[in-house]
Amino acid sequence: MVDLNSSIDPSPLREEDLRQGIELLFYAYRDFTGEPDAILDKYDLGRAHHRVIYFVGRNPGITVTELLEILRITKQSLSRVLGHLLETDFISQRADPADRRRKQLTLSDKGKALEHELTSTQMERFARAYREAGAEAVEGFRRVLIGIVEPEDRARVRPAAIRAQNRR
Amino acid sequence: MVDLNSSIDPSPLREEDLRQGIELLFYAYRDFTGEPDAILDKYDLGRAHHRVIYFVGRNPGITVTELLEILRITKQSLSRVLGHLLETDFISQRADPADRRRKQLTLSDKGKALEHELTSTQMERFARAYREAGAEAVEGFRRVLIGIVEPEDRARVRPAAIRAQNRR
DNA sequence: GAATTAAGGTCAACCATATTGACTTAATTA
DNA sequence: TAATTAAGTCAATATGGTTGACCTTAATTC
Repeated sequence: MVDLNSSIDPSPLREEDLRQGIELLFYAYRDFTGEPDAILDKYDLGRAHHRVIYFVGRNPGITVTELLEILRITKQSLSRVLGHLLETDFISQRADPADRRRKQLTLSDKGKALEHELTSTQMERFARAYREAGAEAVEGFRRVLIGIVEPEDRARVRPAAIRAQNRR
Repeated sequence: MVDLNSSIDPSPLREEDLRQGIELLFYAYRDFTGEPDAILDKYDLGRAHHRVIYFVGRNPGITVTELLEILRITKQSLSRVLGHLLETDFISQRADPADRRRKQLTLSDKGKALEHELTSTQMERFARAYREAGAEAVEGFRRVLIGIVEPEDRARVRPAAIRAQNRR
């Protein structure tokens, strides 16, 4: 248990600062999902589709099980969303030659185009924020948010070079 | 439009770094809501109730309209959640004496206790992350996330002292 | 080779949280 | 007094999640 109200602590983690973090995360997430949501409407897709498209695009050949671990939802819930993306040819699947039970998911060209349309709004938002805050602030942002993520998932969010080492 | 692929730019905002930001926000938000969700289950409440309890606790006397602006949901959607919290005495309301159309919302003692139970798990998560990352990193975290939030809502997330000035 | 395990899929029922749209009431403001 | 504002309500609908039961196919283990 952390002492949240000490007025003696020389370098106190004040409750106010902690609540500010909570609120920043709430507002940032709210606004960061707003623009993609509007685009998704045009395609009759929802935020859940965006998440699938994003992580398949980011991890070409990812399997259903791996996707479920990232999204932390049930297979049945993923099934409707992924099924629709397969039917509408945003995503393609093929059996893993090394283990034919596994299906490797990839974005089609159509899927890549949508992924780019969706993600570029979010990347532009981050680009502005990074530019205005400066490189040092970006490093701090990373350090704090990595600390918020559960330790066992921290490796997922490392830069691509490091991620490749940890892969399978 | 930001140039995301320049290999000439001397200080490039690489796509990889921007995607890392996107993913950090996704994973951090996912994990940051996990613990409260488990507690809420015990009370037969959901994440929507948590948000209402949090922001009423944080802004005692807040009105329905102000709450809607923060949450960015519709009145009808708030109604069920808030109605239930009023029925079960987590939240109390009283008419604003200066404008009796407005209803000022506050947490009951029961509501305060639940707010604390829920929020303390999130504050502990932030306290650990802040402590491990260091004060400078925390400042960077703040600067970047404030830049992600829509400009018109940035004032909402300033420390209490500044917030009080901007109030009404 | 048979049994077990793993990956994926499916059906069904259900629930939480959100939406749009139309309408009402009460109180304040012009 | 008329218009506006704050809040509430009814109804229909959509989305994205859940639990639980069950099936097929392929790989692994005994």
